[in-house]
Amino acid sequence: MHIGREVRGAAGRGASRPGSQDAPAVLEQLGATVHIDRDQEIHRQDAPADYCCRVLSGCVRKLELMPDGRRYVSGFPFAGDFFGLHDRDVYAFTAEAVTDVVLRRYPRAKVEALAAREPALAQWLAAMCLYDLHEAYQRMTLLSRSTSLERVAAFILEMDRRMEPSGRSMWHMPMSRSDIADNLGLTTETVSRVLTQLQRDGLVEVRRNAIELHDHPSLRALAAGHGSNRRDRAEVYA
Amino acid sequence: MHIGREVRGAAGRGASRPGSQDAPAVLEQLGATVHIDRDQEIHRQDAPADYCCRVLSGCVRKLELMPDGRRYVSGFPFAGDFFGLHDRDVYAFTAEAVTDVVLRRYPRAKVEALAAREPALAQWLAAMCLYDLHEAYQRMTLLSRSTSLERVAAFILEMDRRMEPSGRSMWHMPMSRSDIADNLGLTTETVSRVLTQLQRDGLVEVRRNAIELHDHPSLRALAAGHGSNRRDRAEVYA
DNA sequence: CGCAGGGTTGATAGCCTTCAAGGTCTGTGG
DNA sequence: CCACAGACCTTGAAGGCTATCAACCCTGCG
Repeated sequence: MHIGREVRGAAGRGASRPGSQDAPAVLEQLGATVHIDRDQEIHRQDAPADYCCRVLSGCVRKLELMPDGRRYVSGFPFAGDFFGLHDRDVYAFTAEAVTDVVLRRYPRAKVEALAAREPALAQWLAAMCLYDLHEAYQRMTLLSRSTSLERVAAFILEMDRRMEPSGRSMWHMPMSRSDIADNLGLTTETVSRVLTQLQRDGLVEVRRNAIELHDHPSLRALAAGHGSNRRDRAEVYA
Repeated sequence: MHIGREVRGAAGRGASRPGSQDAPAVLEQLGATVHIDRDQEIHRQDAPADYCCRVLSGCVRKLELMPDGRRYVSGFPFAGDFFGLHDRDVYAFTAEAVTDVVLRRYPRAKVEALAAREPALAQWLAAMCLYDLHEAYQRMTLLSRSTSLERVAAFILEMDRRMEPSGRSMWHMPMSRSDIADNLGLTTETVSRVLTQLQRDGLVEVRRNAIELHDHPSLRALAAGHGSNRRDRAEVYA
């Protein structure tokens, strides 16, 4: 299934430009447009998985909770991104609006029924799924074997890729430090320290809710796992 | 897509009994049976992704390498498990035989072409993909937020579920400590220490390449994230 | 102006890694 | 059959990266 690339837009792996990846027309027939206010829940983990969704504008966070409150944020769907496909009858994760969000909501049962008759839709859904799977594998490697510096660098680059459509070098970062931390398996304090460090080293310029990249090559080297010997890492805590 | 459960066998989420989840007949037409010796490579990360595979017997490890040698093992396909579906033209991971392996190999291009014409096959593939995705999300939560004790307990329970078909309480664990460590984002030493600890506490009995579960409830509590306050964890290193 | 929530910075602690050594099992060859 | 080599596993000691605890700052808003 190499359809992922074409479906997700021309820029390759991370692209998710609004409009560049419309759902198939047959799917659109089933959709309803919904507005969600900032910080409101879209659906809850373990509730009946009645809908899947596509983001039209805004930013969503997908999160899983452990019984004692530990949190993991498995992703931030932006405009154009699809989420809510499951192999069970309940949602595997909670979805919440990070910003005010407009999304297109599709009844799952109808989508499945339609996909059984429409190969084009089935392929589109498979492409979405394979794309998510690929991202998941990358994230697992990052979570299991990367340092805080590498994680934050990878996060910044991923966001930068997805923000490209805006064309702005400094872009708005809607999620909080704690959302970022829960996405990277770190704490807010560590994320904050690493961002400060990256700024001190001239790789980025950080504002409360915005960031500008000044040194893509160094960031890429960090994210790829080069250039992160112990000396580098120690400096974060100097 | 709630087809995952039915396809993967009656025992629910982790079941992967040989024979209980045969591929659709249309897919089987494309298959060729291949034997791989222990520790041999099946396919390499970044090589052209020409085949996808289903394991008939034995155990495979899927692994990703970072440039400096850090390793992540993203899973252990057993008999009945399918792997090698990708959204790109190159393999995202290397696959190696943990034991002697017999597998059924399907040319990817032909599988894709066939899936476009055969909704049943497309659905089966989608179910595989969604199942993997669900496992991936669970693993990400584990990798980002669990202690070593919780990780090892979760690993043991997962293996136990997948070994159930054998009906034996003590079962063979084909992969090395280092494979386990690389799957859980730990080191071999930590895995070893935790296994010793679990044995001291009477939850399991550990042998070099086998394990027996003595206290499922406690293991489940650990894996779920209960009962792992700091005092418990500290004992591992006492 | 004051308050509340999020962000930053500092000090300390701890879980796991790293480095190191010893133990055990398996397979192979005499 | 037994001995040996090598890999794998276990155990110990010390160190480091990140978490935790705590205080302060900043910003937006009523």
